[in-house]
Amino acid sequence: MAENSEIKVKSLQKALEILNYFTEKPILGVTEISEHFGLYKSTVHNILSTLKAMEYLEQDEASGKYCLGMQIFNLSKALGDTYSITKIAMPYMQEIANQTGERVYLAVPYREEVLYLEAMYPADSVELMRSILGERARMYCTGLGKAMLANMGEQEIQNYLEHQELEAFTENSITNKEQLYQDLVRTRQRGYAIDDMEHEFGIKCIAMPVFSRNGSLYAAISISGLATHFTEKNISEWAIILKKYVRKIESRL
Amino acid sequence: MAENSEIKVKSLQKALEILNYFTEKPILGVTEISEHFGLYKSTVHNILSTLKAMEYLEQDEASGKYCLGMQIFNLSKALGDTYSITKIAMPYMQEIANQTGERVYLAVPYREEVLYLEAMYPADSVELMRSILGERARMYCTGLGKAMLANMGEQEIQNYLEHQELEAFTENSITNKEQLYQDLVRTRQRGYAIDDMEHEFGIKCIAMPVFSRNGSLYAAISISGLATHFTEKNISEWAIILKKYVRKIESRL
DNA sequence: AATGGTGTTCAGTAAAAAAGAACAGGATTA
DNA sequence: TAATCCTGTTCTTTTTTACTGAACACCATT
Repeated sequence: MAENSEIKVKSLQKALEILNYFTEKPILGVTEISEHFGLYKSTVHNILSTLKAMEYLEQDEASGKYCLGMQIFNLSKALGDTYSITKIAMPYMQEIANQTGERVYLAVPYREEVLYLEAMYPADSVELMRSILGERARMYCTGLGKAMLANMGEQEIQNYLEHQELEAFTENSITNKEQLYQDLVRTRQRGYAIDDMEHEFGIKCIAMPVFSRNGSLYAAISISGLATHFTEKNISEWAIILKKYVRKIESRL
Repeated sequence: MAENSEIKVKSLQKALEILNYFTEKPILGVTEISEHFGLYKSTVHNILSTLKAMEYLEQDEASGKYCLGMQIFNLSKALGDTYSITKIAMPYMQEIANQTGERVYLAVPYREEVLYLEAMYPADSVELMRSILGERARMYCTGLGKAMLANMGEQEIQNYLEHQELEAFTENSITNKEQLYQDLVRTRQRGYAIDDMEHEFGIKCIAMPVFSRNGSLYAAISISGLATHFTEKNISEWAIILKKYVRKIESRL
């Protein structure tokens, strides 16, 4: 099968670019959009009208401005069902967060990157919880990524090492391929990955792979927090907690 | 401002209808889509290519089939930020679910309907959790809806009663407008709404409104479960639990 | 080696989207 | 109270482009 992804329907491209603009500004008007894209107001109006009729956008009756509509919900729901692990894992993640007092993250491997699905904070946390769904990170410098990488096939690992540039995010980032490989070997033996401030200075993390029924790598879950919280004692305790809930999640996949 | 929502860009309509079809079937091919819509394969191919280039779809390299892409994540994230209450409420909802052993729902009023945002089950629940985001229900026959309705302006309530047809979902559904109004008065006095198998037979529910900082109705949260679990004692206990966590949520909105 | 199934390509032609100005209505200002 | 300046919307002509329809390339099964 050929892998071609050209733009062949220009009016569609235009409409989607306009739709994408709503991810930056939630409320937009015809004039603002036409100025931003250098399009005629009538053109923009036609596109917005159609998007509205298809319920991809809604229009405020008073101001005439547009915002994202309900059909986006339906699409995201359909996409979310692909990652049903989120729904299964959430209550367990909350438990882990409560028991450890740290943040808990869920992510899946996606095109050699870490794709975050969900984050859970301790119940008493006063932090603002903004959605992490869709965020991405490198594999080699995050606990989640290393937990995934370590449990992929040897061929995939070699492939990754070959063409992944190991850029330093902090002074602790692993930038040497042999060193990274050794870390992955240890990660696999240990059963969980350790991110020792490799992605963000002052933040440590332990991460465990989640396997699907057939034994293949499916996701990873991490406990992440201030480096000072990561004592020897805590790490070993948390690893046990993590293992316990990962098992529960795996049994329901 | 005029309220017009005609289809004016037909190629866009076609593309969005195709995109919507992915909410029914997560994986689709050119042939299947062209047969379903009665379009030429080349037409479908052009649209799919463009959607793929814009990352609204992804293509499996092996099979050539298409599925929803990452850009949907970004859109849903932008839409989700509009309803940030979900993120705030989730850990509390989990707590309520754990403490009561019942399911907990979060919804907002949307165009005189109940728009579900999130559901939480007890941590030990073995039920499959499928996403409820985007589901809708009538206001007059659900606990959530009655909790909302009771706390809207008198004018809005009268308006609702005037043109909402009270269709019976179960034999307990309220189909009389005067009766519904009295129920709303009692709901407001009581501080929470009771759904006595009015939407689904055998399922009861108590629901409490969530107010925003300025005192206006913002959402509602409900505890829902088998009718047999809803003893006098449980209801009064659960109402206290609900109130406690609704207060916490309101303080963080 | 032949068949039936994909997804993809490419021509001409028919259809529709864009240009560009004019319109309608509300809000602000004189 | 009237003029101005914003909106979003409408309309017709022209130009663009998306659709038709068949042929192609590829893979898997027969």
